[in-house]
Amino acid sequence: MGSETASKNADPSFISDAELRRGIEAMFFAYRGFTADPDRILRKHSYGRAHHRAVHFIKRNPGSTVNSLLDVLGVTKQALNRVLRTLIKNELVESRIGLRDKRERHLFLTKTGAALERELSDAQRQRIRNAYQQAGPVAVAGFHRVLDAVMDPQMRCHFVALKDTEND
Amino acid sequence: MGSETASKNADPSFISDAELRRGIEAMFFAYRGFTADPDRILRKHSYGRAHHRAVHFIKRNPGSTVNSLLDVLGVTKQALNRVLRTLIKNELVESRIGLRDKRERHLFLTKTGAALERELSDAQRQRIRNAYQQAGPVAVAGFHRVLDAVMDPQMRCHFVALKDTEND
DNA sequence: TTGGAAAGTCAACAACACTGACATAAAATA
DNA sequence: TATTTTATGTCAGTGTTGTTGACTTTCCAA
Repeated sequence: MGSETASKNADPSFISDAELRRGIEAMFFAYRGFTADPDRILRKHSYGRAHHRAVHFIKRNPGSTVNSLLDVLGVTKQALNRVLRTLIKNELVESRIGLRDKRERHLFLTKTGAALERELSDAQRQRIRNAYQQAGPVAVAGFHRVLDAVMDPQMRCHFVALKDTEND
Repeated sequence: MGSETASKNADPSFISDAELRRGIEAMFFAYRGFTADPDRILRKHSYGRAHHRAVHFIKRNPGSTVNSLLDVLGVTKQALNRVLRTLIKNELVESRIGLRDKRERHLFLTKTGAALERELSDAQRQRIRNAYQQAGPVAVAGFHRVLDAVMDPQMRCHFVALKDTEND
């Protein structure tokens, strides 16, 4: 790549705009692929991405309150409520009044809800699994390092709250 | 940490569901960060993400036709047309009738359009630049390997068609 | 000349986000 | 106890972005 000038190459931390643009477009196209399989499944069931996200995080953290879900998803309560109302009405999600604090509603997946979540995450995991296998473990580590740095710090706290009991 | 069984660890290509879920959530949170800065700028100008995408790809490929933009963006012509109409009306984009084929419209950014594009991409590049510097070049290479594998093949052709010679 | 591709337009609709206002119940606190 | 705050839910209105379907105009090419 002889397109870089000597002065630019002199700085080892220099990152060209072209490289950054490549990264930006990679994110754009990859995110489309990332959501493509779940989107297809959701259409079958007449749900949308918002339902997927709700179901995903309820599965990850069963019994979480509406407020904590709100924090993770980063939407307004009205937006989340519309989605939750449908999921509860269709008996995919169960809302239990808190024992300690009766204002809180604790959210759980029903059997049906868990089945949909599995269908969605199976498809999405399959794509990521293939990508990880193609790219290899070193690339996966790098992938995580970059995505971690791209996140907003507040999002990162939700993210690192993940169970790390797995080994990389 | 010890959560994997001996049989699982025996297969070097094994990837745990927990690790895949980590990747899925990393994509979700990172994409939110990725779009956060442009979204803020777009709000100031009363535009949306769709305008950003149109302006981005017109900047990347000046003179591209509506159809080629349609391919890259993966939306319907009606959805793109609504956005383009606004951009043309507000004189951010110029639509020139094709010389060879007069049905085609070739799209260019005006001075104002280029200014908005620069404002948007400067912000987005800054975030990616920071992330790249934090993560380091090896991580960046891995990041690209994984994103490449996550994309749909059709998207990948748009992506690899990038000019790597440019540096501004 | 006729078929079909490229582009644009109109209408209707849906998903998903937002704001603002308001209601209810329960916890926390003054 | 009285008041405030918190958690949740709901209603109404609005905006962006996407979709289908139907239709027109323009114009290249067989």
